[in-house]
Amino acid sequence: MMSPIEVSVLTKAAPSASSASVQVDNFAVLIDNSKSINHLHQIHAALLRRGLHHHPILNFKLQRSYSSLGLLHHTVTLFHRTPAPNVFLWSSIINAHSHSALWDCALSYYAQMLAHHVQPNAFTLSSLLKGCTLQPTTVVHSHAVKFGLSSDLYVSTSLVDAYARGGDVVSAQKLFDAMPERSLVSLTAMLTCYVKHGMLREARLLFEGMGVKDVVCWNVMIDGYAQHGCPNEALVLFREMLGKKVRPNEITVLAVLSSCGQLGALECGRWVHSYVENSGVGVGVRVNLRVGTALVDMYCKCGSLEDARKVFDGMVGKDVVAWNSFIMGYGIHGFGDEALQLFHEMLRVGVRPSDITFVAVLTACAHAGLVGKGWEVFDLMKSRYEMEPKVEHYGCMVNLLGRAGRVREAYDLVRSMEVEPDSILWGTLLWACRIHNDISLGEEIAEFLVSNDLATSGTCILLSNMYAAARNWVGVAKVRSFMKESGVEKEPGCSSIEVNNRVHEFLAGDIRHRRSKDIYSMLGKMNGWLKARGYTPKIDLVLHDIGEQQKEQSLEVHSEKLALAFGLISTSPGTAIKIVKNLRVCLDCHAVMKMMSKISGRKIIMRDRNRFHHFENGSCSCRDYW
DNA sequence: GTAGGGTTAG
Repeated sequence: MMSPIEVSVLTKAAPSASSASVQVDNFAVLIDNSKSINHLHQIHAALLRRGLHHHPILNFKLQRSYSSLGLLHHTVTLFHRTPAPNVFLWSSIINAHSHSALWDCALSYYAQMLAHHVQPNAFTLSSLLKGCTLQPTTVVHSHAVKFGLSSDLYVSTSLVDAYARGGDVVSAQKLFDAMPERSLVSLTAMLTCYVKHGMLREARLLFEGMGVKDVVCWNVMIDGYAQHGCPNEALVLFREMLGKKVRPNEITVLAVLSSCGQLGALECGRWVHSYVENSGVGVGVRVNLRVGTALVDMYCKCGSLEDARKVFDGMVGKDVVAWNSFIMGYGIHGFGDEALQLFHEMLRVGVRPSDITFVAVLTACAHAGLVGKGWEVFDLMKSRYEMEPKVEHYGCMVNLLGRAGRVREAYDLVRSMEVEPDSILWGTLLWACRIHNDISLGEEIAEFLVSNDLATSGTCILLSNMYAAARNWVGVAKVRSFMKESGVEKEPGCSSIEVNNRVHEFLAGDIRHRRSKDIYSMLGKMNGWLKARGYTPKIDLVLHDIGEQQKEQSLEVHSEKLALAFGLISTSPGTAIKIVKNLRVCLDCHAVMKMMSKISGRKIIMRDRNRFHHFENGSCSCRDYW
């Protein structure tokens, strides 16, 4: 419905007694308030009837409104019909293209503007910088200096942002340090720069020094932690944000859910879920697709497929990302058939799979040992969807074949593929060699890795474990000295467990925990129970060249065992214990978890780097392959 | 009459 003023402005045939400037003002208001394309077309028609379309302000506003409604081509047409556009119109057309991610066009309009001898102002440059890569940024920077705009707050903020995006932290820092004044936005631009480059200490220092903090800078800091392997810090900061009464938005929620997923913090994830539903953040008519997908992912990673299913079934208009998360969820839990079923359902409803879909389906096949199905899907990817398999897809196939004991076949596949193998793929193949005791192939691969400078701590330790299992101590010593010489360090194993909404982290031999004494006393009891049932520690897994007794002790304090001991003393009898480990679970710990699930009568659900293990009554859902 | 910082599955 049109308002009375609109009716009068749009329908009056001739200007009334009111002055022309009042009419222009009225049109300006109408354009600014127009919310639909139709509406804007009506106003545009009225302007044409009155010959007002060349009025500089109305023409400008019309162009801006068309582009903000997504009709860039209308804006472009009007722009090209404007004789001698002024700096406002040039800035606006540049901004319109920047907003549509048409960076090259924006740059080309800028070049044309200069060719027409129109001098840019601060608005022009900040619009232009939005999408500049490093090379044009340096050029625009020099223009800013030339036109005396380099100390403008908006221009310098945009420059900091542009250098940061281009990866030139030094220039970004230099500009930032030289800024005569800084706004919240410029501080956030620098904060983003630090975070993007993993400089979390610098970021935190800057963040703490910021007097006023809005939701954007909280998001940058929280997401920074979430994306750089510090999900616990992200959650702590999120709680602090709530305490400061800053209202989170959808972006906050996405970062926090990702953190919960990484930590396997189910209680915390559930809390965020109910927060989402009660606060209306990220909720349209129902939970929106992105938040929904993040919830599905979180629930899968926290071990609750039931909750993931509930969210997934309630989502409308599921896209490929949503399907992928759930397929992957089933996969890492070892439910291959369910993952395949989901995949076929997705194809049936007409969603086109992406390359990540195939990673998810093949991962699921690998974890469930579905060799035939895996090959079918791998072929389908090439034949029906005409996708070239990437190294990740080959990695899945190697995992699949390796698990099935077809290590040589896996090796042949690697040698026949056209893409360059990466260290993850080599690690997968080595893992298969280790599981199936193919030492000669393992050595061959390891030598290749060492001579090509591809050896990582993971591959070195696998090889050392293989030698140790074969009682080849010379081999073990060789690997050990290689690691020492080349500075390859073992990534420390870390296990975490969520109790009472807090995540507790343990490293091997950790004594920092408040209840450390109780934990070690439980550990002692566990060892008594285990030994009474005939458990012998798998000491050949220990890398170090130390005495047998010390090897036993070093195994006993593995991080996952500490987490289990803490779980046993701090949760109610009969409840499931959920542990998350950053590396793959070690063979000895896996055996201990199996036995302890029987001894304690508890379900133990452990997520390692690779997949979920559900330990129950003495056995594991992975059927001893992982 | 105009502009700058945060967004996704392995």
